[in-house]
Formats: sequence, structure tokens, C-alpha cells
Amino acid sequence: MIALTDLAKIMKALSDPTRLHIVQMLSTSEMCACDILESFEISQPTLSYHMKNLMENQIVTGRKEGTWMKYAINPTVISEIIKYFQNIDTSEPIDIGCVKCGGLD
Amino acid sequence: MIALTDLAKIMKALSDPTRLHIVQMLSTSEMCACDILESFEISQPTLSYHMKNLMENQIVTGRKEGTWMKYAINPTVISEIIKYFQNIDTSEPIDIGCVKCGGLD
DNA sequence: GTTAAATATAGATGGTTATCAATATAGATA
DNA sequence: TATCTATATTGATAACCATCTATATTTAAC
Repeated sequence: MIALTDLAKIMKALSDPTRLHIVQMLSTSEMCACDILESFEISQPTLSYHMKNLMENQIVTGRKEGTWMKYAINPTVISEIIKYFQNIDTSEPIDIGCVKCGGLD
Repeated sequence: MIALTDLAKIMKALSDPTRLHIVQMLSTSEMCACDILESFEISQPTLSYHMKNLMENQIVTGRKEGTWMKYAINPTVISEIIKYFQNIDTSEPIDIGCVKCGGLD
């Protein structure tokens, strides 16, 4: 199971609307930076900053092809996210009680 | 399907390690603020700030019971998160091409 | 080797966030 | 009513983040 601190970093990476949108775009195909850039109203350095962030958090992979940078989703991380939340979703409630205010009631 | 901007806000709420930990704790049972507080090295106002954030983003629900505040997970949001990432995970790659740099490879 | 194109890095900046101490509010009980 | 307990709000602050412009790097083509 992925560590909580790692997942928090991944969540932070995905908390920016631009980055989340990029991930969604990459879910259907590998894309080069120049094509991604055209979908947004941001500068080239800003996109580069976002892609670096996504790569540092293992959310996307990048490979150089000539002068182009081709980005793709890392499906492993997406699976880890799904697994983590499935685990939360299926956790059976346990009445662990409360020192001061009693159990679940 | 949940809107991208809404999901980004939820991701942001879950990007803080403390809040993510709280969500994990709540996955097994409803808890009062005082009990949650004991698990962390943060002040009471800071916890209150985090719980407000989680509630505003529909990630947890809160109900007052006397002076205590009892928090619980909102399973609907967790399901939405899972659904969103499952959709990304299962997206079939399509060669949409690239104006400047050609197809997928 | 110069030039052009794609991407990355550096530096600056306004906005946001997590945190705390201090205080306020609300509810229970003596 | 006075007081204690649990939680919320306020105000301040240091750290972080997304963005830009300007510049550097890398690669291909001429």
C-alpha cells in the first residue's frame, strides 16, 4: 500500500486544475508538450513547471524524441490511487469508542 | 461524472497529510473532534480549520451531539474519486496525432 | 557553424495555506 | 447563574505555489 505522505504529494500534484486536466488529456494518448500547451492559456514555462511536477510525482512519464518531449500517464500510480480509496471505501466501521464522549451510538 | 474543478478542490483538500490521515481514521468509524485531536500534534483551532475544510468539500459530514462534534466519512465522494480515476485508468489510448510532431511514437 | 524550434531554468511576485495564540460561542452541569 | 468543556472564529505570520518575463539549453536543419 502506498504511503500516506506519498499519496498526499500525489494529491497535491492533482489539486491544480491545469495538472488534473493534463492527466485527463493524457489518459487517452501520449502527447507532446507543444500540443498540450495549445489546450491551455498558460505560458510555455508554466506548462514546463507543471509537467516537471507531474513527473516528479510519478504521475506521468516523459521521453525525449528529438526536440520534442512526449508525455504519457503512469498507470501504476493511477492504480495505487484507486486502491487506496477503495480501501477507505470498504473499511468496515468499528466502534472504537471515545474516551470522553462514548461509542458510536 | 464529477466536474474537473470540483475534483481539483477535493484533491486539494486531500493533499494535506493531516487531512488525509483524518480521512483514513474516519474510514473505520465516526469520531469526535476531541479524539481525532489526540492523534495529532496540532492545536485545537488547527484541527477545527481542517475539519471545516473537509466538510466544505463534502469529504466528511459532521453532526453535533451535545458539545461534541462527531465526524464521519461521506462515502459518496470517495466513490466519485474512485470512479474518476477508474475512468482514466481504463481509457483506451487513441492516436489523435500531433500537428507538429506526428502520431503516438 | 548559424539559425530556428522545443523545452527547461532562473528570478520575481501576488496569492494561498497551515499554523498558532487569543478569544468567542455553545452546551451541560453544579 | 456561574462555570467548565468542546468547538469555532479571528488575526497574524511564515512558507509555499502558480504564474510571468527573460534567458539558457538542446536538437535539427540549413
